Amino acid sequence: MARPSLYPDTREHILATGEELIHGRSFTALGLTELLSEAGVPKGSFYHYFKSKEDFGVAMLTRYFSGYRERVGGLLTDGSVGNGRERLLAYFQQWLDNHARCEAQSCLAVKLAAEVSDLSEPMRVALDEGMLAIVQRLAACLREGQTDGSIKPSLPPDDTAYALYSLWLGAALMYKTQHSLQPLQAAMIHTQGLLLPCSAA
Amino acid sequence: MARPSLYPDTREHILATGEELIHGRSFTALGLTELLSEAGVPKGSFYHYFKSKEDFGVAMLTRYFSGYRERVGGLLTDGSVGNGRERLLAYFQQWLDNHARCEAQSCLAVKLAAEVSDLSEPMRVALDEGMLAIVQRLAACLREGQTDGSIKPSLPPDDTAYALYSLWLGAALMYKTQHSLQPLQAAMIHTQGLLLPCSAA
DNA sequence: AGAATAATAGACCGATCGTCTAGTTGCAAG
DNA sequence: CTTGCAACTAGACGATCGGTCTATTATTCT
Repeated sequence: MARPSLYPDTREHILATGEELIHGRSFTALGLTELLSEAGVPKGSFYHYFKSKEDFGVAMLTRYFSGYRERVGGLLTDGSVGNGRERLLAYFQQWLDNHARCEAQSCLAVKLAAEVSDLSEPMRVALDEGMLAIVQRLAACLREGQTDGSIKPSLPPDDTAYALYSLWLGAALMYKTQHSLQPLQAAMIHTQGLLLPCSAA
Repeated sequence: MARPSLYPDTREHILATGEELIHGRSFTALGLTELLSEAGVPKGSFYHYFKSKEDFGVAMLTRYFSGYRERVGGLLTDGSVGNGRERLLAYFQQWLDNHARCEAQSCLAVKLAAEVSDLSEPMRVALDEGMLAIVQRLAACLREGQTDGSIKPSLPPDDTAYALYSLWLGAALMYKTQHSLQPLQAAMIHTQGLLLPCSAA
């Protein structure tokens, strides 16, 4: 081919650096200069790999959700440990643990959704698709739980999946403003109550 | 005194304009030049009324939440129409209706929480206080509902208030990415299910 | 060896950012 | 009518923004 890359995969390295930095500032406030100096990549390279900052943003979101599905999607998949109910609870427990462990970390959906939806249509779509996939995974897991008898069949799976995901998105958002686990713990208590059999069919 | 103001209250006028504009862009992306030209206020005046953009941001948030409490807090207050359960449902129904009516409108908490929490500590605090006040109002309303018998007493009021508010925050966030009422409608269905008596004490 | 090309390098562009200071304006007291 | 002074404003400031451009470097294929 040609000249060797600075890194095994420079494009990937820029995206990873962006994902790290974005937790601390908004997408608009994340300057290319800062991003590239942090990544140790010259500016000329950026526009070799991305046609614009927006294009970079889309790629970062796509990459993030793809990685998220790999890391966390397995937890929810049928055939993994436990029944449907246990898998859902494990998923949300991990969500809580992530925040308890490291303060800065938060999911990109929470961090960027509000800003990016108004800023860039392509980025909005990338976000939407990524989030929708999670909701669908949750809905599937709810159905599996209803089949295996661990989740009461009266819950509408799709609406409940939306509600659960919304609940945890909002709790993560409040965690950011409050710097306290209380919203997330309340979400966990509520989730446990919802997924517990309630005698009502 | 001295020279008369351009508007009866120029500072207030700038804040109101900011609140309008912020729905369409992030706080970082909202430039002072744009804000002031939209408001019809000369640029030089800005630092007469605010000591910095951050100071303006804090004032905008404080003003917003103060107005929000006036407009919407009454709906939740004891002594208003209906029992506790009906008042809560009316509050969230209005939340849904607001989104159904006008696409652009969304609450400032949803729009700014993620961005501002990392950007500015004073703005984060303003946001936190405003949101906390709403959660406390919800919790009070839950307690009132438990007293008047319209809400089942097994629900922990504080955690449930957090969960309800998180749920609707998250649903509003997803509304922004999805451009669809589905998340909000799912939140409403879930809320109705939660506030319905369930025989389980 | 030489052509082709992928990637790096960073100076540079106009626009816009938030901020600041020097200045003008208009009313009130003398 | 003047002067004092606070309220307000005009516009410049340096920094930084996203983006472009030309040049150079290192590699592979012919």
